[in-house]
Amino acid sequence: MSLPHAILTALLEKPSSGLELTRRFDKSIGYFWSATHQQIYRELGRLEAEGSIRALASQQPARGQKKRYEVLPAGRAELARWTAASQDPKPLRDTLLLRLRAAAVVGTAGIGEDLRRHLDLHRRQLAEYEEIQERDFPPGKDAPADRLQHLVLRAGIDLETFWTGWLTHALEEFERIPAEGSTTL
Amino acid sequence: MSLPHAILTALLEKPSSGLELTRRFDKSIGYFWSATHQQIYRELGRLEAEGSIRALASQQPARGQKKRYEVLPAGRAELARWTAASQDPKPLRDTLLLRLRAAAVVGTAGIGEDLRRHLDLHRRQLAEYEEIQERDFPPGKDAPADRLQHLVLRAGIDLETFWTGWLTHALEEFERIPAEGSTTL
DNA sequence: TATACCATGTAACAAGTTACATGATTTA
DNA sequence: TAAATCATGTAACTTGTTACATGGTATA
Repeated sequence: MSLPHAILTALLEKPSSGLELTRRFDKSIGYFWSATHQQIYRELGRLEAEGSIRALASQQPARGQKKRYEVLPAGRAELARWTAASQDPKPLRDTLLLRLRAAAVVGTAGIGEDLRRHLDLHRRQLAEYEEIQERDFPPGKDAPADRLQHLVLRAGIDLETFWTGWLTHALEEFERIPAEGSTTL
Repeated sequence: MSLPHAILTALLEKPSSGLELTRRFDKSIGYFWSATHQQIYRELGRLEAEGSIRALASQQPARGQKKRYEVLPAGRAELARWTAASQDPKPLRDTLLLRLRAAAVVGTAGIGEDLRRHLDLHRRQLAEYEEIQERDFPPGKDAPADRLQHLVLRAGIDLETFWTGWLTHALEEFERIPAEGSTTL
């Protein structure tokens, strides 16, 4: 039950059409809550039906016509309620770790390469975050309103730092391990 | 498409019944791939139907009777194929970060408490992992077969270390921020 | 006037969640 | 023998994914 709230947040930051939201879910909010355009349109329909948002009255709702939405008071209230409510952290779900565990049984063939590929991807993501930090949060002048945004960005940076560190360590280990053969226990 | 492979891995490590698997998915494998008993029974049914696993012939398949499964060659082959195949890392999805972003718009009421609660939970998880490390991987004598298991555990430790660090930092920030009021932009 | 792209959708499916049902075994 | 618990399931629902459809607008 997070996608509607992600959309409400995005729309409060800036009223948008479905496609504009889709674009924003490819970066920005999408860095920690991604969604496809199909999900977004389905959810926009629901939110409009329940009275949380409405289409701005400018354009008529024809197919292929841009429709821009804004948040109604009910939507804002629901978002505030959800934000304040306590939630448990979701348990980790990571395929790469699962594959390593499987590799201990069926052999490590192919995984080393993929570790290197992941390391590269995480390095790129880290670089992207650091660029954003330099651009949007130059040292010394954090406006208090930006503190929360910066905090979120730092989570991203720290997380990618963890991954690059761990993957580097993992690759070192791999060079020391008996290697590719099927360690069929 | 990871649950079947998680189950195959668990069954290769040790043939088990549905409930035994459910227990193991609450710890061990469950630390990075959790599943409920409903998911597990459904998946066991599929895996058996497609010939990847079979019930050990000891007990007859009555309801409420323990049924223990083992992996067939087809299942092992499929697991090896999946393990070797390259996969993209899944984009991050985190509710807490989303809530912080929402809080920048609708106010930070209630979030501070939950940050503290999460910090506590992550500290406990970290302590649990470190206990396992001391027990199962005492320094100095890593058998090469255990290296992969240890690597996975270390990912868990590093990840929880990241969370506790970031949450501590976040709480410090929160004490400096204008506080609970609705920063309604 | 084709062709590409913009914008909004539909449909079918897969995976995960929540609530409940039922038979067998232990134990009070 | 009643209650609790073990063990295996069913059903309904929500969320996320993949593939495709359709109308409008720009441009070669």
